[in-house]
Amino acid sequence: MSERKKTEQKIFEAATELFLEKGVDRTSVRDIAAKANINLALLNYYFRSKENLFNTIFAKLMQENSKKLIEILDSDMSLKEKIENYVVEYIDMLLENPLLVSFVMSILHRSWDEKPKMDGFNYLYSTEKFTKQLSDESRKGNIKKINPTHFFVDMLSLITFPFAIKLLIMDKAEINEREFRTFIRERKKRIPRLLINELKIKSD
Amino acid sequence: MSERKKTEQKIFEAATELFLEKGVDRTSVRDIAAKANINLALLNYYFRSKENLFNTIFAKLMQENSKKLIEILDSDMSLKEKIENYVVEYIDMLLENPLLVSFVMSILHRSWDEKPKMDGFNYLYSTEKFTKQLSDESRKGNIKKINPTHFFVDMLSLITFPFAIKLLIMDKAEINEREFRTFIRERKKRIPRLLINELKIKSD
DNA sequence: TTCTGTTTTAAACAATGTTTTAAACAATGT
DNA sequence: ACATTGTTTAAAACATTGTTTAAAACAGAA
Repeated sequence: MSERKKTEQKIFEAATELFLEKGVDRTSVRDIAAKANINLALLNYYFRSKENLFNTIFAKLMQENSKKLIEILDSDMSLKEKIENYVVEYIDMLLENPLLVSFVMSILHRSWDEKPKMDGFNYLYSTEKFTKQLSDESRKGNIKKINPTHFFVDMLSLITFPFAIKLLIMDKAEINEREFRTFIRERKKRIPRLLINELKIKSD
Repeated sequence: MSERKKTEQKIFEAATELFLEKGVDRTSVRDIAAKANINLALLNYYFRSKENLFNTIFAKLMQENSKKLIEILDSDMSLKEKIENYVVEYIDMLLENPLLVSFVMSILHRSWDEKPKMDGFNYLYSTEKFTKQLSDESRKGNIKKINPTHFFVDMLSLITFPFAIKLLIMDKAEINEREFRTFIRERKKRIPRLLINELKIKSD
């Protein structure tokens, strides 16, 4: 069963772990081969190059992890419900994959120009439907006049950034891994409250 | 005058630019030498190694850019004033040095273990005085009971994260460099309002 | 000038990273 | 059994990296 895992998969998994942990640039193909327990040349046999392997992994990671998030944004919930669900779902996803934020941001900084690769980022942002919903509610006067871009950037910042500075937080607040996870979980309630507060206050 | 800039400085400046732009790992010592228009060996003559050059640059960058911020946090202003000033000052600083966020975060992800180097990060976080002020005002009942860590993380997230995803924002919101800067400037008022709102609401 | 220490250069070095080649192997269908 | 397929191995070729060396050019002081 799991004894004889297909080599392609072994490479894929080993590379994913290493890329997330050490970053793409600090991971060598020899590292990957060693971790996957395969011959170096197999990497080129299955994936043409390190770069190509990385592209495959990146696309997969983005798609897998953002599926639920997109669904929420495109669902028929109310604005309030959407925000609450989105925050919780996003945080849960990152709690399972805490290195994702640093990884994505390093890629973002690294290779924006390469357009094809960047499709993966689509998953990370708002959807048309959600943006429209924001504008609509705003126009109807249910909530204060709001700039959807600002709002979504706020939300994204509050959710994801703490993962990027995890080590800094742990160091300064003098908390350990377990306490950090608690700290993050507290944000599931905090962030929606903050955001919805901002929406409620009419007039500017 | 500026014609014959000392080589040490030329190396320093070229390296700083490249490190910020391409990241430390993707910058080779030969790149630096080329950009600085100096011979390769001079790099090792003046700075002992690439690693050492990087440490020097990192320390300098942190110190320079966080001076004003620390001063604000440690001043005698009211909480509200501090928040307003801090946000504006931080954003102005990052507008002048937009690559700093990605840079710092990559370092944070890259080499946390190396304690000595990490002193630079002290500048990036809250100070004791500010944290105490938050707790005090909170205890006096002037503001709602607040968790200083959450509050500071919120503030940091809202200020800095947009710079890290600048390219994503520009792409999705279909704005150019100039409009991005405007977008960021709008946040100078938005972020303090959001934060102070959160403080005002008594009870939990 | 000659001497001294500093600055600059070009080349070499060692280590590591990536890709390619060609041969060995295993499983399968004919 | 043979030939064909896809897979794996070992070795080497190739490229790039950070670092070091050895010697020349230079500047200022004696």
